[in-house]
Amino acid sequence: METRDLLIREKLNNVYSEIFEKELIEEIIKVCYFKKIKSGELLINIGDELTHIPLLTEGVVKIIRMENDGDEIALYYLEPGDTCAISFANCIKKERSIFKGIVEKDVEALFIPVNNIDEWIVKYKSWRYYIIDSYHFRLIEMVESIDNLAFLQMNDRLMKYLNGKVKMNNTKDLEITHQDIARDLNTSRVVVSRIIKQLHDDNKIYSTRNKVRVL
DNA sequence: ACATTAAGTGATT
DNA sequence: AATCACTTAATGT
Repeated sequence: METRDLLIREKLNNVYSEIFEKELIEEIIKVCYFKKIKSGELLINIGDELTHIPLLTEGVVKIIRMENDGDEIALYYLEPGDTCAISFANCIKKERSIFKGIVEKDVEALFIPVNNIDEWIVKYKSWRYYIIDSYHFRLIEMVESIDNLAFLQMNDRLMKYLNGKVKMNNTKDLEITHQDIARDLNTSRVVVSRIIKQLHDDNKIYSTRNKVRVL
């Protein structure tokens, strides 16, 4: 059990030592469980009941909103230091998730049981602020998404999407298909292909099968 | 060599 | 910007 504590303590200190007070960190170590999740796996699906909340220490999760008939759109991404803020309300009110979360880059996370989430909001200032900040940040990202959706043309949306990927992956070489992009932006593959070709010709990107390099 | 999957294209709405 | 109906190119087995 010692090694478990050490591992979790290290993971926490890497990302959360500045955010949480000491006593809270100790409590987290006591109640959380640590889990790795591989890229491509589902972290949470629409309709799932939430029993735990993940604090990411590694990797990226893509949060998607989905319509029944398969229509979907990528809303935002969770990175180390982030948590799925929206799930707090669900958690506390024992409702089901309205989003889908897919692991984009291998994830390591500490899972906190629902009960503690509630309790700590009263008990720890740092936790309270963390939750509020999370909400705030997600709201901003959501508004950004809406802005993009409402005001930008497809080619600008696509370019923003690619730039976002570059930032997250720390590389300008992306491994992605036109179909994948189309799915995230909720458009058709043909439209993406045409825009990609145009961006390629304008020397904004360099693209080959399964690959896009942002220039 | 053949099948599968990704990407390109013209015409139409 | 979306959809259809192809064609062409890249790839896996």
